[in-house]
Amino acid sequence: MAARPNAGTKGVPRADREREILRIASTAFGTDGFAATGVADVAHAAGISKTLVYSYFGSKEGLHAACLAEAGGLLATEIERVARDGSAGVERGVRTLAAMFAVLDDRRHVWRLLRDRTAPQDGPAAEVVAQYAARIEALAREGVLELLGGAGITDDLDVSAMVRTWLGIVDSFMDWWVAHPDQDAAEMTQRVTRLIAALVSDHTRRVAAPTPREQDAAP
Amino acid sequence: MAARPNAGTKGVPRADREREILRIASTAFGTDGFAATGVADVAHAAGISKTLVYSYFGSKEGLHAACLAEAGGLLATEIERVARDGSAGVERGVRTLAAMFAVLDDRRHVWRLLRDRTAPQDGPAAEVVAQYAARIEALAREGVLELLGGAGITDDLDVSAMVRTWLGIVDSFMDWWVAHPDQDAAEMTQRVTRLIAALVSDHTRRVAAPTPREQDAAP
DNA sequence: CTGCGGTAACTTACCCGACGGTCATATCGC
DNA sequence: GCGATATGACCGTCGGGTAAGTTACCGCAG
Repeated sequence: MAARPNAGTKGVPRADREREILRIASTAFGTDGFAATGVADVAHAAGISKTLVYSYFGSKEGLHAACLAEAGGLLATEIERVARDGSAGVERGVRTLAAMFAVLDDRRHVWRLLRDRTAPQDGPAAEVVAQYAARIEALAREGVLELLGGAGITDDLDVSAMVRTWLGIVDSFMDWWVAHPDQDAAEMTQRVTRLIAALVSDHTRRVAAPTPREQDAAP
Repeated sequence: MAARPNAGTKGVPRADREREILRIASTAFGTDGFAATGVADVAHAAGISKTLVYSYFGSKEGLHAACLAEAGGLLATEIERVARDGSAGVERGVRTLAAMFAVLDDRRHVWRLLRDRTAPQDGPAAEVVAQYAARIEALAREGVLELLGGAGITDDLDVSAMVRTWLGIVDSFMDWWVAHPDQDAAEMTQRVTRLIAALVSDHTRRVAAPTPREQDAAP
């Protein structure tokens, strides 16, 4: 459709076209994962030839790195902003989620870009993502330390497990949001606030250690 | 080593060999994901040829389906057992986690088998996994309904988001466990109990809705 | 016991489609 | 005409899947 063969689409400035490719590639990488996304697919979706993508970004990894740099900068900046506003504990978590919903309302797939297990574990792109992931995780750790410190927990392993869990909670809400496109950022914020409040004040029972009998299960 | 060329390893009964292949394949699928796992890799790890794997399981999907059937049966059975013991709310969640730690102590990768996004979304194997995933999710929903019901929340979307979140929490603990092989099931159970107790009784502040200013962020 | 054919287990060597990546060529603005 | 921009056609590799051949075991006739 767009792009009759060799029409010479020079009218479109290169920078704009790069941004569009980046947007499409981010969506694809974030939706299907790095491994399952083909450069040809991205090019086709952008109405452009595969070769042109390579001339812009050098390689599949280069394209991926560009997407990650954009996504990582966006998210890390925003999370750092919330970190400075002085909230703490569970409230800080909710505020962080709210900020991310606001920023990602029209690019919900972006969160998954930084947490894609199919992405290569080394190479230049991996270093980019590792850097941003480290920043984000450091902020998460900060929040978790406050939260657990209030409960008298300072053990390193406890903290690292809780950080992992917090990131998993964010993952889950993002996944749910992607699966419910009609929900806007404000609705999500309210929902998350409501749910976390309900979780924090469990009305059912006290938490008790499970019976030791739980250990000898397994048929 | 084993298997000098065409040594005729008939001494090993077929059923045992199938079980061994299944064990190795489960580890591989659970660790690297369906897409990133090659049949040749599995065969090599089992000390046999790729063709033999095909003669046993028909296809890569067939092998995958066999792994999933085993894993799904194990997990669904165990979760259902806990569901019948009468606990509720957060306590039921902790008990479920404890049971899963006990069952999966020496096969920690198995949980990820059922939650692999790189697995094909249709085909016979997908139906197997969908069935078990549905059973597990139904039980999770049951628990979430109790928990949220106690807080006066019955909205369907709230429930579905909370189910997703709970599964994400399980994912996170399992991931952390895989990354910390020295931790045994009993230690994990204690840790999870401690962490969830800390989360549920937040000592820092009340949860409050974030300021509306949070909405107009994004540089 | 020995030789022999049948069969099940197993492997080597190959096919083929998909995908990352490259090159010669064609078009457009100036 | 020239340089920048863009492309269709092509290559190498990798991985799922298959065909044909090889080995080992078993029952049995002599």
